[in-house]
Amino acid sequence: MSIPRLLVVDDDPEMRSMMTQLLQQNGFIALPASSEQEIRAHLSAGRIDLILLDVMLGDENGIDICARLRREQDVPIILVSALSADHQRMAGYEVGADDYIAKPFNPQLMLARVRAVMQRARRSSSLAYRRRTHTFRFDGWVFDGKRDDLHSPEGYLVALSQRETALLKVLLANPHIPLTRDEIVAALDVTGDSDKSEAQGRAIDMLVGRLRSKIEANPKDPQMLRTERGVGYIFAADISVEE
Amino acid sequence: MSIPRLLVVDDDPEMRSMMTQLLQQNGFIALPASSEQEIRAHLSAGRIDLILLDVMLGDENGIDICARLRREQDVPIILVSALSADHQRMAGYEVGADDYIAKPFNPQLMLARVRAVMQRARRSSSLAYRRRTHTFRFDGWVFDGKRDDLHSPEGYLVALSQRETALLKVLLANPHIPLTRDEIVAALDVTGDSDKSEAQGRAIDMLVGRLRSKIEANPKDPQMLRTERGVGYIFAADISVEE
DNA sequence: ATGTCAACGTAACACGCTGTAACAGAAGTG
DNA sequence: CACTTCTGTTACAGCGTGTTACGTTGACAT
Repeated sequence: MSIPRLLVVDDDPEMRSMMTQLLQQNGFIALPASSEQEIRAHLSAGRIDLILLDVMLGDENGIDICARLRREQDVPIILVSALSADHQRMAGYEVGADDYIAKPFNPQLMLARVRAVMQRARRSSSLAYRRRTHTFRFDGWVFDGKRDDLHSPEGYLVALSQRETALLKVLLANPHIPLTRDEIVAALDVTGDSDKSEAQGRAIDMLVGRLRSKIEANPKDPQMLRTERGVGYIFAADISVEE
Repeated sequence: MSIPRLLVVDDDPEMRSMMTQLLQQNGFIALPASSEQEIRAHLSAGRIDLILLDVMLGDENGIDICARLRREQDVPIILVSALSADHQRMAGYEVGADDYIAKPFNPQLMLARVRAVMQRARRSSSLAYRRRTHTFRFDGWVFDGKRDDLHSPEGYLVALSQRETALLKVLLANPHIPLTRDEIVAALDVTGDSDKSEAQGRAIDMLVGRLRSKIEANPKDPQMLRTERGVGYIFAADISVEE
């Protein structure tokens, strides 16, 4: 892993240089900035591992900037502010900040919190965010998310119905996570009408059974699409994703 | 996405129930625990999304527990403590905690910080959620944690029910440690309803009996799954773990 | 030893959950 | 329209799991 590159955003030059110096002395690369425009320039120019963002930036507002950035990017953000009241902190967390540090702060503690957030981000980002149109492989099967069929380990092409395909996508997007019938219904329901979740009956069970009969070597003893008695279903195969 | 499952670890029953209630009322599943042993039982039995860990736990120490857990697992951990001095906070971050909340805390702010840590962790894919599925060997038996069966010393394949598998995992995670029925119930409990521990009756005894009948050469005189009269059960076989 | 009593093992039972065959609409296709 | 395919419903059988009841075991006091 290369040296972490941090963005220090503060409109007070003295504070800015104090923080960048502190970070540089502790093994980070610290890039100064003082406006949203500069932040965006840095983000598009090169890799940024974490942003230390002051809340009060003259005529700009760190909270709003954070909210906007979060909508577009996954970059870790730590808000820094002299506003330390609980409701102000909560506003920060609400717009997706990873931490909120009150000024004045203990430099060593700030470093520790920076490291903590980066550690968590690094562990998390090790796998790319999973989209449903990618190609999935599991247990010899190949599933191209764009098509309503999949390739068996033996090379046959197995046709799936529309609804079976949708179920498979839900399962592949939530591997190793037990899904209740309600959750599956909600995920399959494109309209958002949650009212009809009552009228589902045993439809999900049937759907699961039919998918099993197509992809399980022995549908009586399913290895991938398993039942969690009293809960729902869980996809228990190792999955790799491409593209 | 299924409901987040949190572990609330505190030795003060009042604080513990306050926190679990608060979390439950806000859409989380909160499982109470009060010792490292209980934490490990929960971790081995089911998915845990985040641990709220008190630092002062009677004779145990949350910092040490956090350090040990971090070495083995990737589960997000938030330390909670009345010790709020900077050097104490830093000790927490140093052992890999994701956040450090001082007691007393603002409930809403705590919720916000829990959400922030989980959000960051959740961008990860299944990796964080994937159960540890080691292969265990004991007394000639081979148990692949991914499957609901195990290989006998003679080479037969013995099928286990899901609940029997869960019990076996709890036992294997706590070898040579006597487990009370309550502890086993807590470890097996997936719902988070800690109230119904009363209504368990003799279910655990039956479960143990059924597992014995499958894996003990002479179920009348169990060698591995032994009874600790007046206490509970203890797994007394030598275990080796792989992978 | 012997009696007492609580803890434990387990057979028998009850109940709810799940798998699936059979059927019935619904929706497309010619 | 006839025909096929997909999808949800119903009914029933089988299985997993908790409860009860009763016999047995073990600890302890006398």
